Amino acid sequence: MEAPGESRDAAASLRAAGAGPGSPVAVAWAPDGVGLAHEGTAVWQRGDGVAVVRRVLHELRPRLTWWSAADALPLLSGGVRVPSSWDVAATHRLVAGGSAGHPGTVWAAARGLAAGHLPRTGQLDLLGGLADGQGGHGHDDPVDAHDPVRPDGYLRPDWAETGPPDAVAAAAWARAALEVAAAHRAVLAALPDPRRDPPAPALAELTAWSESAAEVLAVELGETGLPVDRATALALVEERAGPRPADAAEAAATRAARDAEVRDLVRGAADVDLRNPAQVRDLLHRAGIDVPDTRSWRLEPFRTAHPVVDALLRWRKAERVATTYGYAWLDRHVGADGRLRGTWTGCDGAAGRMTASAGLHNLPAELRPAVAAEPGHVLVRADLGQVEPRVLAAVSGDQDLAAATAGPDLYAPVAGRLGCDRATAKIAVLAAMYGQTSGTAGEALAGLERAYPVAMDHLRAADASGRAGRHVRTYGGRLVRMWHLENPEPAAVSARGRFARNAVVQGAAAELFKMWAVTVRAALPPGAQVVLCLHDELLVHAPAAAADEVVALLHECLRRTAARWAAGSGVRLVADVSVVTRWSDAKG
DNA sequence: GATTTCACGTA
DNA sequence: CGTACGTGAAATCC
Repeated sequence: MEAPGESRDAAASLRAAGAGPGSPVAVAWAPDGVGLAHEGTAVWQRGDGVAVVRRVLHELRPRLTWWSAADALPLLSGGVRVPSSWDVAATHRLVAGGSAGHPGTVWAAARGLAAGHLPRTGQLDLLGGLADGQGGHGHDDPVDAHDPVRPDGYLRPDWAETGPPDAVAAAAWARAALEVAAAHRAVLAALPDPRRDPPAPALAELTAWSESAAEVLAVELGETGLPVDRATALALVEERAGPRPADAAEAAATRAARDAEVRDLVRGAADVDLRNPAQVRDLLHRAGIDVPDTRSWRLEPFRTAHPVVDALLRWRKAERVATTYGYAWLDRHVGADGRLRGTWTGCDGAAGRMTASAGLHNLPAELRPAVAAEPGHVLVRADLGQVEPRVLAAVSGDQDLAAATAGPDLYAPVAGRLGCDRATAKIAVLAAMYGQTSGTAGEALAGLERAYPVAMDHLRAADASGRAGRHVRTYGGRLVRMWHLENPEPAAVSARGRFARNAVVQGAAAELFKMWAVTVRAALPPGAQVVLCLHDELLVHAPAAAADEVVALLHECLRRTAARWAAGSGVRLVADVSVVTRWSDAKG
């Protein structure tokens, strides 16, 4: 491997090395410049790294590779249109499962090195030497100050922690990312394509591209934020939690008044701490209500038994807003520009859904009127209709279930086939996908087995795999790991079965959704941005004049995504799209 | 001070 | 009709 070379024109150097349209070029940033790599060639250039990459993109039209989508941030901030990219961390999560993404972990996994021996920062001197020239403590292997790999094969932890120290190191760092990407491609290429009629590229590779783009979208969502009408938000909070307290004493008084509405309904309950479940249970007991715990679904049937139950449940709702979604929450997460910002991940540790902090994914419906388009703009809200049963039809290859996706409502034809009503059919399908433990879907469930044996076998196979502790792979190739059970009690074994059964459906649905979302993102007109991803729902903030265009785009992007993702399955995927001013205006 | 339990919001 | 996630408060464990 050649040492990285300095370049005055990185684009020309990369072109000389064979880079061109669509070819992989890795990027790594350093404080003093940028490193770039194509195949075995690594170059570095000092100065404005963003300008260098902008020029490389313009002249070569390559596909970028990076250790993680955090490397997209300088480009996004610099207003550079980020093209399709390959995210080494995201692809690691796809091929290996889990939520890891640190370069050291990813490198070790790709090289087959034991994760238990991963070096940490500060240990480098024990294993061969330091970059600053302090000795090797008797070891024979000299450590190249610009080699990202240590003599023992692991990646140097100091660079992984803080990034390469300079542009020379960044070039080698970029080349190392390319090496991992090549290893991942080989793993993905060996996975079978589950589609009946697979067009190129193979589904697992397509998924890797999509997941990579989803990571960029996650970074972008964290920057963009969700538009919030602060006045409405404050009004909604005030209705539920009272006026904003001026000081701690006032806050305590408001709280005490709220507590009193519940305590006053039961004799001798003046000192009960309503935030303490054990004390609440005692209070209910004094009111003649005996419950094993105080969860709201358990208390619901007792709403009419004693007024304290209704008061308590209403208190809980108000308390939720006051503590979790109150003034402190608005102060912490809504910026001066009226954008609610949280931290996004492109995939969680389990089946691969996106996650978001700052309450973005669990905002109570009653606060949704506060999510509003800015002046001159609209919110285009779109969600995938009945996505999980449609996904089940696609991933299992069940032609009869696929036939049921032809219309807008999948459950009607299923009910016809089963000879039951629609509501029963819906419960049966959901019970099959999620592995019911209670309730009475019995007869309809047996009907499903007869009518759609291919889909039901697919679910049963996943369930059996989970019970046995064998990992499963989703349709797009994501490894979903099963955990070891010290003492495999039946309850734990069947919980693992339900987890696996759910993961193959939920995980595939997440892959489909992300592919749709990133296709939409790449096609949006100027001024329009994706502002929220919610598992099967997309929210786009767009100039009012572009509303119709965005609506058409959401449908068209789903058509294009389905043509690749569900090629040959005969499954129809549908989106419900509406143009609104406030999120709450859309039907849910 | 860190971890666990309970509770509850979203899909 | 089950899974997943993030959150806050109180209890629990050092």
